Amino acid sequence: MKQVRVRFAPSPTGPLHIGGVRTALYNYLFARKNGGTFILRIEDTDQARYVEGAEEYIMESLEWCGIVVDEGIREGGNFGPYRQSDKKAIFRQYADILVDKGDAYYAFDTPGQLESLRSEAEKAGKTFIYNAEKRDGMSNSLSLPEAEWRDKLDKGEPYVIRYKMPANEDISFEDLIRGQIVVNSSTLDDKVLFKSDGMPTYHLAHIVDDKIMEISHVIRGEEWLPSLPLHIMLYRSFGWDPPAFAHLPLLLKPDGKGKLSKRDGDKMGFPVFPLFWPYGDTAKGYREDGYFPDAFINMLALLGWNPGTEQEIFSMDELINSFSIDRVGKSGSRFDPEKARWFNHQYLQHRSNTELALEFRDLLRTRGYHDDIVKLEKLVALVKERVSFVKDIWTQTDFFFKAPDTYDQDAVKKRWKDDSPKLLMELKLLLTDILDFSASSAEKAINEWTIKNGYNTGAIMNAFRLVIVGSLRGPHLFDIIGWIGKEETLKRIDKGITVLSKY
RNA sequence: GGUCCAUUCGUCUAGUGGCUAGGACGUCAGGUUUUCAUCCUGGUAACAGGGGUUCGAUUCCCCUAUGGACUACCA
Repeated sequence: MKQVRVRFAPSPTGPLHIGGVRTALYNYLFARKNGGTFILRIEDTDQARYVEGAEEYIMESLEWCGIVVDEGIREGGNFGPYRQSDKKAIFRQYADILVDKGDAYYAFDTPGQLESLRSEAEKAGKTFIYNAEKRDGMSNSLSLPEAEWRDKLDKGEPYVIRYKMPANEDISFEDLIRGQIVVNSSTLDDKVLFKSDGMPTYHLAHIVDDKIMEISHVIRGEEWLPSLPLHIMLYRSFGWDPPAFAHLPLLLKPDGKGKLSKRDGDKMGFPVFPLFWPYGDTAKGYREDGYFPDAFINMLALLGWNPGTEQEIFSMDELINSFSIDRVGKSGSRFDPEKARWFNHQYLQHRSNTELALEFRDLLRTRGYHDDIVKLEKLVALVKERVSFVKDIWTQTDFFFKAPDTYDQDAVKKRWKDDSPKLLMELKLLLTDILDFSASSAEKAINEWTIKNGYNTGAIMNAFRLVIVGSLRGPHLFDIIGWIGKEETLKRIDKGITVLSKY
């Protein structure tokens, strides 16, 4: 196989959708697996849709995901410029080559004229197609006398350059994922290659750019499949060998049907973008929602691809190692937020307590609590396995930092008995006398005390938990009191007895 | 409407003519946990339908249905 060079080529029109991230990921995995080069190219040939900040967002997103760009705007490279608007003149030259060859032509029809032809056709239940059948009736350098269209050109009338699609020809091509596909050119139209604003359209620009950049494999979304016949024809007209193509299946919304969109995320409460999008109509991101980038990537990689083994957890290196295009599925995948959560849980379990404690400390600070990192590490160890996100640590440990101000009613009803105050008073005296107030010594002392007096362990422990936590939840109770310390424990017993005895 | 693509448990998927159709998430049940969660064990659940081809089809072919993408001087 020739030198592998692949590109991810988004247009900077807004935040990068996770479908786009997956396309980038598969390109990246393919490049790394085959010792190739991963290129980031910005396709900004639509000046009207350009959005400030989108380029940076794209680069930052890839960086967060751990997708390393080899050639691009920031990285440089020998095949630049990597932003298409910086190559306007070059694209124009290639459009001219096609016109000179007779495979493309100038067209002067205005957008308004085309629009009315389309709506007329629609009224008649048909579709207007600018093709071999229709182009003679339109205003272009094929239908008009040469003197006339040259005159238009000289006078500076706006025009576009269209591809001259053959009238009736079977175009056959191969997709790495879908196999052979044949389309007849009669169903295709004379696509605009070069716009009146001096910019190429996607169709022309990406063909030329892929050629200049020596792209070996085009791995892109399924939405491009219908225009692949045109692209194949362009390669033919230029006399170039086309690269290999792989069209990735779409990412579908979790419920119902259709392509995953920003609206689905808003509606169902999960992000559709990797990072928070801070401009205009803002959108939340996986990073800010507390997902780990490696968990996010792991989840995304398995949406539409699988290695054929039963392995679920993959590091980026493992993904690179096992990736291959022919194990990419053909059908669209529905995105499942629940599974994304599960992946994060798995990854959190493998994070070190120190790392988690550091992250949790920042979060704690925003709530006005402080503790040294060693103590927080101990706390993290106590609740780690019950959480999926760092932010969950707080909801599992809030009572470590503050005494309960309310007591769960159902729990009180079930566990607060008439003799609870008396038992807890006894317990308090017992704890007061313990010098080494650690989880283990407190546990030992209390166990001996209950056995000696023949008390019901369950009744005591549940009432005890109630005054310490405020409800029936949380880690091993002795770990809790060991962490909050003797003084706080005694205070909470007092408070609990006072408040709950009034019930 | 036209063109193209797709179709295995609720979801992600394995499977390439002969299997009790496997795994993961979810869900349900039991166990562990003197609480809750975690965790462990087990269960539930699928080849869209109809024709072929074949000794035999989830697997190959055709049709239907359903879903999706595209159908701009957007990418």
